[in-house]
Amino acid sequence: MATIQDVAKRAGVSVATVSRVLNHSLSVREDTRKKVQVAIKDLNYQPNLLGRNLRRSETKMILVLLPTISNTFYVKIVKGIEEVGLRNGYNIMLCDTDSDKQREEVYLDLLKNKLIDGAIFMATELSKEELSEIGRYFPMIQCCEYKEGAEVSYISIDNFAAAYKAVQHLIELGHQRIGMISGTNHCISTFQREAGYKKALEDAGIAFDDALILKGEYGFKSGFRAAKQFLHRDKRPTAIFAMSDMMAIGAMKAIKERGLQIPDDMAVVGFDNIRFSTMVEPQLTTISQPQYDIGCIAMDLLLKQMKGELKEPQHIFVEHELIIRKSTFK
Amino acid sequence: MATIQDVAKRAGVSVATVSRVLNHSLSVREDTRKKVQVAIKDLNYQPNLLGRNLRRSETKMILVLLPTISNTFYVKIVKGIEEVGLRNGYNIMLCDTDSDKQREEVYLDLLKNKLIDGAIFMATELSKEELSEIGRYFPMIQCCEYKEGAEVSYISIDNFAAAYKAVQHLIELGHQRIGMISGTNHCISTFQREAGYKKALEDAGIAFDDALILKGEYGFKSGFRAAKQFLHRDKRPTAIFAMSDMMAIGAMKAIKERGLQIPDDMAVVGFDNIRFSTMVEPQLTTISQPQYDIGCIAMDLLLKQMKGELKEPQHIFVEHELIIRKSTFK
DNA sequence: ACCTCCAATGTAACGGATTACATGCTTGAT
DNA sequence: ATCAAGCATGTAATCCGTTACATTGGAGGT
Repeated sequence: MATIQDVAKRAGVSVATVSRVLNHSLSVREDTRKKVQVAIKDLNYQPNLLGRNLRRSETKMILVLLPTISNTFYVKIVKGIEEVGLRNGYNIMLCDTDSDKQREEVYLDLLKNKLIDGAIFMATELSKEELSEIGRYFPMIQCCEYKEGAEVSYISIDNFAAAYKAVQHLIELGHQRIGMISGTNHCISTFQREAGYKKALEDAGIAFDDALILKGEYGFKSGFRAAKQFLHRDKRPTAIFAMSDMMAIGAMKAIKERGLQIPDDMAVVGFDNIRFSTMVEPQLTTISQPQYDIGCIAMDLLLKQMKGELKEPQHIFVEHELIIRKSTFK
Repeated sequence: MATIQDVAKRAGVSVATVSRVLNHSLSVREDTRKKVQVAIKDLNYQPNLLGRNLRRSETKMILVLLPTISNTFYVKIVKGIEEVGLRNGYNIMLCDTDSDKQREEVYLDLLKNKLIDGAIFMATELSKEELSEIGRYFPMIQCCEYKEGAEVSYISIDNFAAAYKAVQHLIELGHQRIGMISGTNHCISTFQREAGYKKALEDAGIAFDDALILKGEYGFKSGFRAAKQFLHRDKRPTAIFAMSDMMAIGAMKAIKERGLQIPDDMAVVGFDNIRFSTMVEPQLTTISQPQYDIGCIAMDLLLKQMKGELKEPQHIFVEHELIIRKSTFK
């Protein structure tokens, strides 16, 4: 592999001049530039970015940490991040942490070791103290999930309000016994959505019943199982609000297998508006998040932070939307 | 940020000794090692890997290029790649190329610029000449999709045999008019699967009918549309073989909307055995690939190539399996 | 006491680029 | 003709580790 030295020698100039040509510096005479470009082509020269990165102390690489790549919810967020990142000259790399703290730390070392310029967390197993500590020295943003109290910027929807709106919708349709399929994780979204659920009931004068909250792992099977439990009860709920579309779709399967009609016998609401939510029968009422925008804003925040334009951690909330489909209302 | 110099000064040793401690070199006296470790802790020192990478001319990073991250088919392959990669001290980064050649080239520059040590392509828009050219200088592997004739190793299933088996299964069930929902792309798998389909018909003495092959984009909508077209015909097929589970599921929706029964009125076979294929009603007959193993083998190959143990490009085929479910057979 | 040898450690070159500063040359003013 | 200014280019320091080679000091042999 040719180095900048080789190019300089071949073009009969100094390495500084070659570097100037490479970096589009202004003060290079046209014929010199030509000579250099010819030499570059002749030698099939590719700059070794390890050298440049060392000197500049930046890599123009951004890491996006995903708890899992199997959740299609992240797809559009990543697209948004990529859009803004690439437009600003950054390469976006994704990492699958598998919600494993060790894995997360391996990838975070890349940040600490300066191999990447910044990171966006879609969810993290780190404590708020650990996050604050790293966030003090390295650019990072939390996206969708976040740790309250960590001194790291985040962007998210208002999960409390979203859950409130979904439950309110069910109440308006006349439902009084509304089952919730919540999450076993300790994410803030889970906590806030449960709070929104409770508040909506309270505001409607419906007594809260602990037995109407079951927990799942956000996947199809969890939803299926939880719904089955609800269905076995004497006084089964007439509606189910699941914390993810996947769980909602699982629940729908259980309901249909039982020979019941959706939404007549039991209404179902999901969360996330994944593509599949329109592919099932009946189509699923759900909460939609502006994922693409969320991605764009997360990357914007990160860019600002890397430029040092963020003095204080920012907390941004974006709008959500209740999308009413046939699973609650004909 | 502390540098190795700072650590050396604080520990009262030379940078070489610090480096030896960092790299677990043998010839460091125990008490010296202790001193250095104390200094490292005191200064909260993290080696700046840009320096190391420049010197060693390696980054221990591997890139996996995905045409899209929304296809859950890749999930387990990535898990396999990660398993083997992490175990060997490599960080795995995923990139979403969006099947865009330009995007692909941006990420490939990272390889050319030595920012990553090797790459695994899940699919590429590059020509076989371009692949061969890059493959001559940089470690890379093709996984699942590949370009015939490119001098780059690959691992895949035998798509011809898999399609043959699926169609044979339908024929054995008595189907004579079998529609195929193929792909508009120019991937080798598409070509080979069409060939397998034709050969199975031929071997069964069924005349090939060009009108029974429609093309789609591998997504739900394509399958839905293609199936609709089939359903409108006077002599509609009695079975559909789709090149992806997503298309098969889309087709199932169209069939059900038409009021027809699966598999009685129309049988459906998919490809990939994604998780959703068991979540639909009826569950989908499909071709299963050992995705996890494929990922492991791909990474193994890459490791060998990076070590220079591969003289010739390798072509590896792994077993597939026809999984018979209710969408073809009660 | 002297020499050899080896383990432990230090010194400095090196990897490939960027860039502050130095230098030389051209140009235009006087 | 002389000089200042300014542009184009070159020189060399620098980024931060790694590592070949040099050096030191102590143990063991005679």
